[in-house]
Amino acid sequence: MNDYIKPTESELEILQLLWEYGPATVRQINDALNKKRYTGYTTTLKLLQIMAQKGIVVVDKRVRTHVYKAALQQEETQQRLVDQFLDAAFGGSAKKLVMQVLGNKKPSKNELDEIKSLITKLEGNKS
Amino acid sequence: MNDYIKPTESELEILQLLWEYGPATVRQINDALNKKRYTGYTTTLKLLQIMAQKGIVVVDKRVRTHVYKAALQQEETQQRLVDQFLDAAFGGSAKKLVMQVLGNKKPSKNELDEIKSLITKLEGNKS
DNA sequence: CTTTTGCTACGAAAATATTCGTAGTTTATG
DNA sequence: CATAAACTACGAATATTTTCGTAGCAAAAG
Repeated sequence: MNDYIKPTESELEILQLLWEYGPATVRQINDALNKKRYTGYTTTLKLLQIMAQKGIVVVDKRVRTHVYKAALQQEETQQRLVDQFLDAAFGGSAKKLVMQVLGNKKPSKNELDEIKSLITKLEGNKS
Repeated sequence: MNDYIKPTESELEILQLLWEYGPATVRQINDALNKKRYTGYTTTLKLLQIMAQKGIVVVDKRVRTHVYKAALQQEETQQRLVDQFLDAAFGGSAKKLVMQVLGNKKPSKNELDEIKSLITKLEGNKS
């Protein structure tokens, strides 16, 4: 029923910036992108225009220097992406993914504790 | 230095089948793919040929009906994919990814326990 | 032996995603 | 006012990925 929008990699890169820093102009986004690797200004502009058309971002045109902001919810979008990724790379096994990430990314003790207490809470609804 | 091979989505789909079921012929792979959605036989064949060229699979041509097998290690490949995905979708935060997955995929109690004990073990090396 | 079936090779079309140049405006600068 | 700087719009070139048709063999069936 719901036909989901799947951002491409480049689109996701921009989306993350918007989630993290809030609404921004093309210039700001392009500058941020350029910290990683060069991207032409008009390339970024075009991408944003396409994203606006797809409904991934909304654009405020009241001022000449347009301001773009994310139109997709961060959590919800990440959830969908994880689901897809889980299928694509781990055959759907959440456990494998989690253990792989924990084993290799070595989160801090605090983070591990947070995760552990989430698990305990989840188990509460099961025993 | 190491220039990694990044399988495309379709390639990954095939790779997973090979990891799960071991070496297989084009016919077998194509049949498996078709359980999800239709894919032409020659499409699958071509994909495998490309994958072989990229070094993602190796092909045994000694018999007329060629047999393909994964050339990439599952764990190692998944590790790289997770790293990339983490950056692309979660700004690199392993904790967020893990909590998101646990919260929404609801692993079984057994799985949760396994994860918890992994965490405990990891914390052992930190306190 | 002849026909049918199944398989590989491979070019190329189609679909998708990314990049960029150019034109036309508006705004700032001197 | 004239020129330069900063933007947007947008077509179109590139690059990448996916799909498929056709040709040519080999082997199985009749």
